[in-house]
Amino acid sequence: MRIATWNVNSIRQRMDSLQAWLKEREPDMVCLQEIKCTDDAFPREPLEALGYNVAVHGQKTFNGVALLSKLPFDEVAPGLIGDDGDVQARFLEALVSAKQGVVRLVSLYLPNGNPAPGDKYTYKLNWMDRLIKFSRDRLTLEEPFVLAGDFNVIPEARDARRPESWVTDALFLPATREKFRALTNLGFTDALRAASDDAGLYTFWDYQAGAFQKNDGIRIDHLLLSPQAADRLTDVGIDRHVRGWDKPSDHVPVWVDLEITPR
DNA sequence: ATGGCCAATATGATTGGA
Repeated sequence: MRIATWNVNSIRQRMDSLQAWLKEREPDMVCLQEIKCTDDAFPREPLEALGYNVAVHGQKTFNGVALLSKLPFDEVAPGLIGDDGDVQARFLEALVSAKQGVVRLVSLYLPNGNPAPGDKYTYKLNWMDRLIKFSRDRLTLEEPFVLAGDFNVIPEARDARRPESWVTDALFLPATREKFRALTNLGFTDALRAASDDAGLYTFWDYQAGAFQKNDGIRIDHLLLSPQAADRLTDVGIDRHVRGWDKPSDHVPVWVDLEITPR
């Protein structure tokens, strides 16, 4: 089973690229972020025509997450626990049944948090605390569970081409990285780091200043695997070439192969 | 030279992104 995550930066602007990439990579499940549209405006039909079930948690203008799955959804649940007043669409959980049993998947868009300090950074740190609580609960289920998305966290200096330029940024501040470690220390495996310790592996390049051409990037899109998912990990990749396509998102897809038979 | 972009919005200046 192949599971991918991609911050598309507007689903409606990215449909040509998304369809081309789906045909090329053939993922079984896809986590999408920053769809930037309401549920009603999400272009379901062309994706269903490619064999995907579609679940959407959107909002007008900003944010918005979605899930695509070749397997039918047994359950879908929008929203992260811990703050009933949070109206930002950043979290969508789903359960599917594969041949070996259930697979739990989350598509998340963790808040950017800039400028820091400030209200937005406080929201980010609180959101991370809520994510830790959610994850601690779900990990007790001992299922193959994948927490995937745009975490807006640069975990370590080797995850940025120019770490010195990020030291006061909400994506790389010590408190941000500390909370990310608290999350992974619950027992998750960072799929990309299970396969490679190399520097220079990035998932985002700014649109400005020729960042992609200079490989001036950061690694902020992650797939975190529960122990039961990590046991089945066979391959992981970053589809860097997609950043060179026409009208690219500033993020590229990241994917894992798990030794789980879809059906 | 230390800059250069992109998306959405009752849409053409502002906000947010990272």
